[in-house]
Amino acid sequence: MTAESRPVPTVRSTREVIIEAALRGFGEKGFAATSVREIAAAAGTNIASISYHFGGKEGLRDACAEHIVRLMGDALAAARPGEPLPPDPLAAAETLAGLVRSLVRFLLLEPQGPLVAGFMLREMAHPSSALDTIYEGLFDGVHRTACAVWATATGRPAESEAVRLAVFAVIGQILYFRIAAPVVERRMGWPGIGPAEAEAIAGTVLRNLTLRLDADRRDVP
Amino acid sequence: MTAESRPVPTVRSTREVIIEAALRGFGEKGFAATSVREIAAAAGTNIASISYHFGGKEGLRDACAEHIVRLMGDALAAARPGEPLPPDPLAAAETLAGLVRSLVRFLLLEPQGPLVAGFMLREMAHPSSALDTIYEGLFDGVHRTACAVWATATGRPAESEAVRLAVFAVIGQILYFRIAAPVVERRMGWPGIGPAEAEAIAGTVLRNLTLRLDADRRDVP
DNA sequence: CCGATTCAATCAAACGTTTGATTGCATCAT
DNA sequence: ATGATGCAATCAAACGTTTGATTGAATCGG
Repeated sequence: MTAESRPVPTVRSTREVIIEAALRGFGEKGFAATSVREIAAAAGTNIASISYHFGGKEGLRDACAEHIVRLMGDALAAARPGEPLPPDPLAAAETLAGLVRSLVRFLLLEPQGPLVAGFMLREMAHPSSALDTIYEGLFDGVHRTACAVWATATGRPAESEAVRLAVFAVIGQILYFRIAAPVVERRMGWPGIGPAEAEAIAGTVLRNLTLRLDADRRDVP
Repeated sequence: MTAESRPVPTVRSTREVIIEAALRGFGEKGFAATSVREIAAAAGTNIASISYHFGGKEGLRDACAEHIVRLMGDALAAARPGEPLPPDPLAAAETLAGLVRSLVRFLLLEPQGPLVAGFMLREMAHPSSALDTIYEGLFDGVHRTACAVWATATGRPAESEAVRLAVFAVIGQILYFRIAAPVVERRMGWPGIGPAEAEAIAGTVLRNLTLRLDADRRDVP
């Protein structure tokens, strides 16, 4: 037996395992509907571990928020524009399209996508301190960047009301397709959301985006 | 296993008061986070009334779903096209715009809007029998009608994948603006969502809709 | 050995539901 | 008319269960 070195990635700390189990519970069923006993059992540890590591159930929720910021930040990192921002409208439009594609891929195809979306939407509907973490650590930055790129793509002021709302509308479409997946699948006759279905959804969102960018660029500001 | 019968329509029945109190709780904080004691207290009645009238907490959730179907059905009734459907692309586009305006008004301006949106989104994220009620009693019909009108507006087949997804995308934008209101308000610097803010949101959604309809009509099918 | 973790056991509080009694009306037979 | 009967509705109280949190001992790794 060749002695392989300790598979570090496989050895996850109890902390990590608990966070992942918690995100699964919170994302699928919600914070109140998921008990610490469930989480501890799913993580293969004792319920006291949660108080020990996170100070309580609420602390665990905050840790989940930080975990989400890390997860989604990584998922979007490749698609986020570096400095300087894309110089011309065409490059800017393509950058935005890349962001949309990354977001669709993460939310609709990654196994953690629905959990992250569920957690975030529930936080938005009933904010706690975890929402601040997500907003300040992720959402605000992504939205501001997208607005700046949108400005290059259309020639409109990045922080204008119309641009900020237009970016929200794009994000909203994607998040909605994930959250409302049960209804979408039912109406579409889909057995679930796989690569083909995600492609179709991305197609609709991207078409809406492209049409809006072109029109905003053409019309008089 | 009891209480499928209707206990007589009085002027201000306890039943009604309980349903409204429950929708407030479920819509704001979620099903699990809202106790029957809270609901009973808010409705000014005894906790046993809930088991008596609805057979339990889950029965009350189903009753809330029926209530929502009624509420939203009424809100959309005026904007839904009669028979025959609008004959030409322009009239059809205007019908869709009217539906969007009605939905925005209801979800963003009516006091029950956020509650209904919260309830529906939570059901979509974690379906129960209440989702079936909403889907079959409201969503399916509205979506099919919108697809048919979209077909007239663009000349594309009503039940094609692209049309169905496009209609979902429009609905998604509106629902998202309501659900994510705390985040939207924060980023927009809004103190809340009143008529002026709703108008701005409707403007963005309607612009996306109009651009998509025009393009779909012009492009080769 | 010792600090860092994990554990079984336990706690008070809150949970949804059930119970038995009571009320206010109708609908009776007389 | 009247007292008796049935029924829908509401109530306070208690049910057994589950909740999040805490304790002190056991275990582990360096």
